[in-house]
Amino acid sequence: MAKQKIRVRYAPSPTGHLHIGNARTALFNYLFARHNKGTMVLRIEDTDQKRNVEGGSKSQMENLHWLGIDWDEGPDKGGDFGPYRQSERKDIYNKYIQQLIDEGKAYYSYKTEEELEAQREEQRAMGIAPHYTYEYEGMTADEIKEAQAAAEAKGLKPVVRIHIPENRTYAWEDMVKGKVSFESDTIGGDFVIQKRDGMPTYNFAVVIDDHLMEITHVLRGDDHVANTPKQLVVYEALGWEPPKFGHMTLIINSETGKKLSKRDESVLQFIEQYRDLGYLPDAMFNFITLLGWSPVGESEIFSQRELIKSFDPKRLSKSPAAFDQKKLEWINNQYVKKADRDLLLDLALNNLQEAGLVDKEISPEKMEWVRQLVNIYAVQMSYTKQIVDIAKIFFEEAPELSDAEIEEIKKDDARPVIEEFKKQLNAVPRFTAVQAMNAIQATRRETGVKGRKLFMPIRIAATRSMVGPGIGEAIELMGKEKVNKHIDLTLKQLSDLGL
RNA sequence: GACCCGUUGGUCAAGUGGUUAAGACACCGCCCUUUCACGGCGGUAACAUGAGUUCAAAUCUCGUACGGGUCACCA
Repeated sequence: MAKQKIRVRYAPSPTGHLHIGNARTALFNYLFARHNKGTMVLRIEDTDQKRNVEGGSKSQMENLHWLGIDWDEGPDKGGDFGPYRQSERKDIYNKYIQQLIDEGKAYYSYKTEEELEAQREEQRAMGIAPHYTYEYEGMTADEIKEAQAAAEAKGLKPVVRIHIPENRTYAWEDMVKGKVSFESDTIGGDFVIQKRDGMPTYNFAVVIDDHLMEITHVLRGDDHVANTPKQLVVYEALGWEPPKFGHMTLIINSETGKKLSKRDESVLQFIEQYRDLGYLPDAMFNFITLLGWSPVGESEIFSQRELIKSFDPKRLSKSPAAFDQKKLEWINNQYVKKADRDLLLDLALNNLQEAGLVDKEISPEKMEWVRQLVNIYAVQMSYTKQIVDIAKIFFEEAPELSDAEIEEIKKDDARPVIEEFKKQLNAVPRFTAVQAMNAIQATRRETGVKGRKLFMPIRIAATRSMVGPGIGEAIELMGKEKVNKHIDLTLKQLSDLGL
């Protein structure tokens, strides 16, 4: 038997920017599709008019593309199963809703939201699960018609609810969780499939679309587990075969242990924010893959190609994935070190300009200077915007010394070393990295001081920091005037300390 | 409250009945570099808990504790 062609989908609602959790859902679906040479569908779930955000779907698509995710069918690409926006599929949904009503599997409900809320409140107070109870209980067909006519006469508009069969077990073999099952009486009662505004609800539309679009596997977040039995009810009512489901665990904040909430500001959660900080798309792709999934070997750095090749949903984790900012930084640094230097320059220059450290209009000389700056800091940047902080000694007039730095220059040999170095450096024909190192050699010969005791005072006096790039490069890039100023300032500080 | 799910080092995370219980991040040490960083090597450190099944349990079963998710005319 020929293997069925795999079709998966990523179905965001356009309520805002691309969230890290949604990006992960998209990513795993993408990996699954590409690994199996299947089809990736992008569908926009915009059935809630109130929540749709202007430009939301465009922003989502842009950020997906930035991450390196593409799709074969979607609102922007077309395909044989369109339209790919739920708001344009109303006629399709209505047809099936009507069918269910005609077959007696769905019905008009006139309960108002206020009534239902009051009922739920009461149930909660009694300690039982809030649920809808059938409003026409015990009534004959004629009585139901009468009740409905009466409601209509009062000007009430109905929603459509689907009947949930009694005493049934809805179970499925979940791709990540294994067997999961729900009893039909725990689903929450007959649920709405068509809202008062005529739009279908999520749990209904998703079934119609997945079926009609011939989706074979649904990989989504754990928060959909409780929706699955509802969807199975719809599949059953329509006589359709459900796809395979896989529910990925949520991403939690490792600090709080809670689900990443959009209101939690201790973690940046939108792809765009990382993009702005100068994170690299391949690194983000790599990192997100490790959120709730683990590769076979020992390495954790993978190209997109390798990930497509090795992706296996069996390795999706059952316990929640913690978002580890430190690890992200480490991974990104791995990519930064290998990144094309022109690309890094672009990103870092932008970060420096945004921070007001470099003019928007930039001369070729200054550009070259920034290029050098980026080069010498590339190995230690986690992301390019970091350069704004770690290279600040290059932009400040007279950087302050920390306590630890002052301790260093208070040590015995510091002052003579600094003075000798100043002499040697200014005797040098050209103020280059090589010559700076030569001046340090000469200082060592003259003073007899070596190692850390030689380098640290020089580093601090010249750059006003005990950390930084290679000292030769730092001095060359900082320039003669500034280095001399720094040294004089440092010497004066020592004098003030009576040393 | 009900229903679903989870719990391995400081943090992430492999591991599906017999392992010296991987690896990564962080941390510490050593090496490299006459400094800083990068890199290399090494180290500390873990199966939530109580029963049960079994010759044998991190792995299977049940209870407890803790954590999470869901209970909409949102998706």
